[in-house]
Amino acid sequence: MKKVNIKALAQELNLSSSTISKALRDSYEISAATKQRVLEMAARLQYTPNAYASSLRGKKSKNIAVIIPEVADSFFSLAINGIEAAVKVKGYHVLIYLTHESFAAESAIMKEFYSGRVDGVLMSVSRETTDGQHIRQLMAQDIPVVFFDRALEELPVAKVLTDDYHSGYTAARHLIQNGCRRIAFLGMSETLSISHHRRAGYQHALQEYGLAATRKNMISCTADPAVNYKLVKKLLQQATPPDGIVASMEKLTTTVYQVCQALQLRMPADVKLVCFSNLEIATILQPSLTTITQPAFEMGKTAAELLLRQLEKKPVRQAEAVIIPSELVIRDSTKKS
Amino acid sequence: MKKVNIKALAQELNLSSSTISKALRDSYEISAATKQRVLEMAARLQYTPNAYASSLRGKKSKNIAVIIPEVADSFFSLAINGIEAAVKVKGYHVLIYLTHESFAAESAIMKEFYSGRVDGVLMSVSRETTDGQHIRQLMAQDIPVVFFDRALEELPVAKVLTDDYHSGYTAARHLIQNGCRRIAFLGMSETLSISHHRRAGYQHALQEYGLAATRKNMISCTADPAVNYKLVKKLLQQATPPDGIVASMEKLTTTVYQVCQALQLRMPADVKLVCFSNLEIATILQPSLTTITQPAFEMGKTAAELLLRQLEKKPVRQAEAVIIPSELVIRDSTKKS
DNA sequence: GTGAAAGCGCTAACAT
DNA sequence: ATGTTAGCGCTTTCAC
Repeated sequence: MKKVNIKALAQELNLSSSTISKALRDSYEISAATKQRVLEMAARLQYTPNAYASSLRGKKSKNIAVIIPEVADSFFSLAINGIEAAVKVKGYHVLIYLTHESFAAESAIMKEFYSGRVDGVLMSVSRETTDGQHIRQLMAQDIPVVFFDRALEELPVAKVLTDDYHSGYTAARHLIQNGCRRIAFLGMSETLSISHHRRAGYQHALQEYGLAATRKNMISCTADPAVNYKLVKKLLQQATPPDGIVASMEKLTTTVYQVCQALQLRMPADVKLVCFSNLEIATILQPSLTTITQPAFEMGKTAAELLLRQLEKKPVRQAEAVIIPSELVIRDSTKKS
Repeated sequence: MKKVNIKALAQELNLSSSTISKALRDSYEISAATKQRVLEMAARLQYTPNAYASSLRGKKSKNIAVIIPEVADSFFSLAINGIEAAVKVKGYHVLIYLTHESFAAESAIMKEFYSGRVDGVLMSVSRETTDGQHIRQLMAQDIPVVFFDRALEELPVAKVLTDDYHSGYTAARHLIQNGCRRIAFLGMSETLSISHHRRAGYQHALQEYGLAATRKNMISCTADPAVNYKLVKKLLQQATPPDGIVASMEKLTTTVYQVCQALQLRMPADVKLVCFSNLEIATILQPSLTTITQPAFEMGKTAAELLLRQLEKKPVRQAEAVIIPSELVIRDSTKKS
């Protein structure tokens, strides 16, 4: 099929390419009649503007990047839904990049963006990321970055977060109120701000109720399920094992249930569990799982909207942080005995 | 920050831009010494080629599109992992588009690609898609398309599928061998080839064992969980309800477990269940769920590799279909009573 | 209201 | 081995 570009339209209509271009962009300089003709011809010949030519000219690609640790995770996949919803109404396109929790991968990905392939970046940092040099450098190229969920707090960048501290607090308090006295916390890497905050909230709740938060009861999990399994098993095999668990990662749900089965621990009688999770199947687990459910879709959507506003050069208070609350959904895994 | 392009490098080194360009692309025309100097200067000034300029020039964007019905689905998110793995080693970028199972959305998305934004397309069609006009048109623009999982069979396009017919057969036979006599099938839209094949395989198994596949026991599910719940409930409230179920969609797992709980049906004693699913938590359900597990990662990876080969103009037998088998993973939901 | 011309950054054909 | 030139398709002054 012959490629139809502005020049082709111009020839067909005996007009100049600049007239065509202006007509297509609905310029006030062009008469209504001509616009009409141009639009009709464009439709008839199925003209589609070449994305690269306009990008090269105008220095904007209408592409945004989404950098996340992982797609196979209900939080991130829901967040992508939100991002996509916000972005498509403005005609932007979404590029997905996975870090697999590697800082090296994250830096490498962001280096690619110097080429101008994307106009802005939405990201959730990897668990290894503690330094923001790679992000700063990108911003120095006038490519705005917005964090969602996992942020590098010291950077002066817009962030969309949930109330991690409060959620950790709420989860722990809920367990305490339902009778738990020895409550464990399963975290991710301590360097990750969200994990840190959740744990701080948890510790606050314990303290408030005069309970001890012992080293032994605070685990930092790994990326390897087998290792996590051993860690959790050891935790629950202590002489006086915990009677409640706050798990700050969705991936740990499976692990905890498996260990309980293996050790013949009854939930919620022997041990109660609250998990940070967006899993739809929480309801059908036995017992059904009490969760801290994050507003994944809204967080993605809001982050995207914030980024788009920056791209449209609307005045955005730099470094604003939007907090969207999570929700404690009480089910049977924390039922009072 | 000043933007450093080829011209800037040329000035800095007192060379012409074409020499720079050639040196960067390691052309045989350029002396080793010059290459050296250029590379060093490029590194020092942090030169990054402008992606649009090369795309405009070379008519290739190094972008590929992935069109899927949904991300929040373990099959598709794992497939994306596979795609990403295959694509990043070749320096390609991944654009994600969601159809939300809408044919209109799917067509609209593909229209966008006339702009040359992507070099090729990987797709799983929506459940509404029966006509391939939009895909044909895109291919007419020399943008290759590869299907994975959900294909439009009549199109002469490379496809990466799993053995749906055989899996449906295997699932049903497994139920029969474990004592089921009245086996229901929960399908998606009948227009979807994969659903159709799975059901055909199921019917074949029943026939082989002299069992009836009644209309009442074959349900076509919807996109609305509430509706599905009612359909499944009705199915299981029949006078002589099924004693086995083959569910061809991951989303139905939750529904079936919920209905069983509500109706106080014991699994596997009263009814046994096999589900097409990649859910990691299948193991911790009560009872643990027997699944047909699809090779999601491999399918994504293979499809991407097929596409890349076409983009590199390697000779590809057009319209080849690669079949990667699924696996029956036997757990407790089908245990013999 | 319309058109001519320059240029975004890069590359490839064609000199030298 | 290096340089000159033209052009990918589009937009934007600036002229008419």
